Amino acid sequence: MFKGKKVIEVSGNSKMPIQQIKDQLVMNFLSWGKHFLIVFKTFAVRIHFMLFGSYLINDEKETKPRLSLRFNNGVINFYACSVKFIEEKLDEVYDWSCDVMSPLWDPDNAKRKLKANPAMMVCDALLDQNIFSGVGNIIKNEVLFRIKVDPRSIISKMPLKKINEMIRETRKYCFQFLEWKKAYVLKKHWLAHTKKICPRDNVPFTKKHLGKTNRRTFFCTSCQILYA
DNA sequence: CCGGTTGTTCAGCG
DNA sequence: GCGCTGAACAACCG
Repeated sequence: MFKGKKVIEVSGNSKMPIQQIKDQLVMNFLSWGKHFLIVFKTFAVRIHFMLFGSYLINDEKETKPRLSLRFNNGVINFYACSVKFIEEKLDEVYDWSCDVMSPLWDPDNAKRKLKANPAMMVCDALLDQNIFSGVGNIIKNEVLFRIKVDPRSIISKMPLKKINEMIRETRKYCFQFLEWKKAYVLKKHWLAHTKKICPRDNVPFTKKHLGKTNRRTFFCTSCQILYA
């Protein structure tokens, strides 16, 4: 819709020098994991929606947009998001093969990166955007429950077969997540995230803040195996 | 009304 | 320079 179009007006409460965008042609829209990229000729604008961000096309909210781009055929408004400029070539900034949902996703590359981090806890590995770009905390909890792996497990102690299964199931679950999200039925399909009782063993889940980033982690010490 | 969070970055400290 | 912690951001839910 706006690809190839010229930005005729820029506004927003972003502290970045967004007026640079005025009169620029949109070359492309791309994504890398949780990053949404608006590509212009000599730079790109990186939008990260964080926890609460949103966007609207030809529509607006009560709150002021962080960034608003007007074209001759419509407008796009971004709210509560982080806006950054990328001056480097995108291929130098992004490893497209670690975007879990990209056609360029390379499971062997993920495996290599995991092997290079033998002491890592698996809950940190799944949240590492340089290994599994796009995976977040909900997906972390759900994938680990589905493959029956304790989040505190250490990468080097996990059987190669489990590593392979994790890489495979992570990508698969991300696509499933998107389908449920689009149908507004995501929450009801959670098996572990925010749950109190394990649906497999009917015992209480453990809830702990784990890993380098201390994120909420829900797991079952009965059916999820600890490799340590 | 308060506490918590699907996420990331940065300042400050040891 | 490092790793760690807490703050900041900001919208919505229970």
